[in-house]
Amino acid sequence: MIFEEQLERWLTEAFVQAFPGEAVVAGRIGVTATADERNGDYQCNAAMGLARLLQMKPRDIAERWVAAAPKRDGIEDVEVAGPGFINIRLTSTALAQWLIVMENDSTLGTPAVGRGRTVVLDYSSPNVAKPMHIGHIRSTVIGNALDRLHRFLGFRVVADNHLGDWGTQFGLLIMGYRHFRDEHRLREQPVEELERLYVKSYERSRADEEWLAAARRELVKLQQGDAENLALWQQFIDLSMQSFEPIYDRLNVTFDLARGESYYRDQLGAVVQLLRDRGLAEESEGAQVVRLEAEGMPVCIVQKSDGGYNYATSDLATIKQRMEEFAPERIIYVTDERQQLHFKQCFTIAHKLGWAPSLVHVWFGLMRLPEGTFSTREGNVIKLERLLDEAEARALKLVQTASPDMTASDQAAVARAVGIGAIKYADLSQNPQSMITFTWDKALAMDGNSAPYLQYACARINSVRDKFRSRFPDQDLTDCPLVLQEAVERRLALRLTRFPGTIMRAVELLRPSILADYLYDLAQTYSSFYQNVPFLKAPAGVRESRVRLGGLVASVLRQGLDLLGIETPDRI
RNA sequence: GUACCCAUAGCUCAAUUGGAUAGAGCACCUGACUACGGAUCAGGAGGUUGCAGGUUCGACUCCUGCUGGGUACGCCA
Repeated sequence: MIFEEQLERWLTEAFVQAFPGEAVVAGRIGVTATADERNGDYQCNAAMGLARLLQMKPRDIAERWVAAAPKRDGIEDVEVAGPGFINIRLTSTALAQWLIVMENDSTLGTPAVGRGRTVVLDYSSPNVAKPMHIGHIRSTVIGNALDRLHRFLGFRVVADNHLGDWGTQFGLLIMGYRHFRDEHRLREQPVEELERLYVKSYERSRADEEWLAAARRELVKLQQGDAENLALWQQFIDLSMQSFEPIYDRLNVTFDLARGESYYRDQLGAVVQLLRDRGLAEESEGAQVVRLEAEGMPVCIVQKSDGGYNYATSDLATIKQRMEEFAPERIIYVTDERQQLHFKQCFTIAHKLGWAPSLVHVWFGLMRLPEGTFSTREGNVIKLERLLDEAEARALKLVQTASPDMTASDQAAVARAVGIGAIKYADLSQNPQSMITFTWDKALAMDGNSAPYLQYACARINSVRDKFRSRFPDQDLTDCPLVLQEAVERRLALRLTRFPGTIMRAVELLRPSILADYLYDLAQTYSSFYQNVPFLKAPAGVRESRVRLGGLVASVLRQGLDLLGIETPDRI
């Protein structure tokens, strides 16, 4: 049970004491961290919400409530304030005890609430035959953080890269490949060449109906299993995967599965049949559609009039397969906002079919350039590879000036962690549901609220720790009590205790930014601590306590950054 | 036309899902001791939360109507 839950249980007991007949509401009593430390450490706002139910003034409820509270170790002070806030101040001893619990726990006090539960995470999902560009980074980075957060809570996670590897574009691509390919370019930059071939073929198809018809024929051949086209298609996939791998590698992202849409292609007919059998799908203008007017949505086409299948069908087949194979309680999709309607339709149909998993779409706003939308046609696409290169190059310059004595290979490793971390953090530290205008300076910020700020805080802690060890080699810190005397020490301890609750909230709301905000706040508090009190020159006792506290901050920062997919080098 | 999303300091974003005096970073202005890493810290200035109503003890948050921007909407994925 985490710290907040202990307080909630205590308040609930008190409430039952004070209002014996009203136990019904006891489940809804929660505490939150105070925004302003003058109001204590935690606050409970339940009294105001209960005023109507209890027919009493909130202030009176709170006072009676507090008066009935049983004695409890660890609580310094409880008081009623304002309209009926209950403010709780903890003793330093209680904070210190909880810190020691965290210190001795491999998950820093976070309970394994996900044990025995399964979630499927569908994220990244780039299209075959197109290079990954900056528009792909958000799904990849947010999805991966959700993946890590769930695993940390003990969930079994099935991370699936649902590649766009099937569909009508392959007819055009095959035509482009046959007629326009440049062998040299194909060897040097295969995916860029494939994209060029597709674009060229697409443009030709708009002016040349015969070309378009030929592309359709190639697509039909592919779908019917024509050996030659199948081999070409497989080659496109292989080339694309080879180009994605180094990027995933640099981003430190791994999947359990990479099942593209093609994986489900033999199940699509059965899905449409199922929808017909259940009376959900019907014929309309030669196509099979599911009507969703009653749900306030437009119709969803599940089979085209030419017999081909759509995206919705594919996603339904995917849900079915995942249910049967993994029995997840939840499937989470991380994509951009344009797919909101699509998923709403899919989820609605899945529910109509009685499918059990909770289906959640975590969406994020599109990325744009200051000059407007980017598009392949206009050639203003920024490739992901270039973004990562640029980030590492900028970080390397910083490392070289800050740590000139480091070996070149260490500098490169640190630059990688700092540069990639900066990019990931830029995406993870904000609520994703707004459009992002990409600028180099924003994506690669290395000061203020940024990953390097957090990494820097860790490096300073490590440095203090090492100096302490060399000066006091025999001192075992775990034997030294934590003393939380200074206001900033207490503040820091309080922040630390909030780690488990923060993780749980981030997972509950599927928002890694909650964790990022917390880590930044913690690092800021630490930096203030670091800058304003002495460590190694402090008196014995206080000195050990401070170094030990710093160690715990480092553990939390390192763990938290790891959950965001960001590395923490020992020095930067 | 219909639906969904967004709008907070000059800029980029927070605000514990209805809580206390709306907080950070960037940029700007002042300061910081050989001491442990200045990628930092202490402070200053910067706000009618797009507009108008409503709901209640209490609204950036919920409801209604506007304005401006984005996205999607029967044979793409």
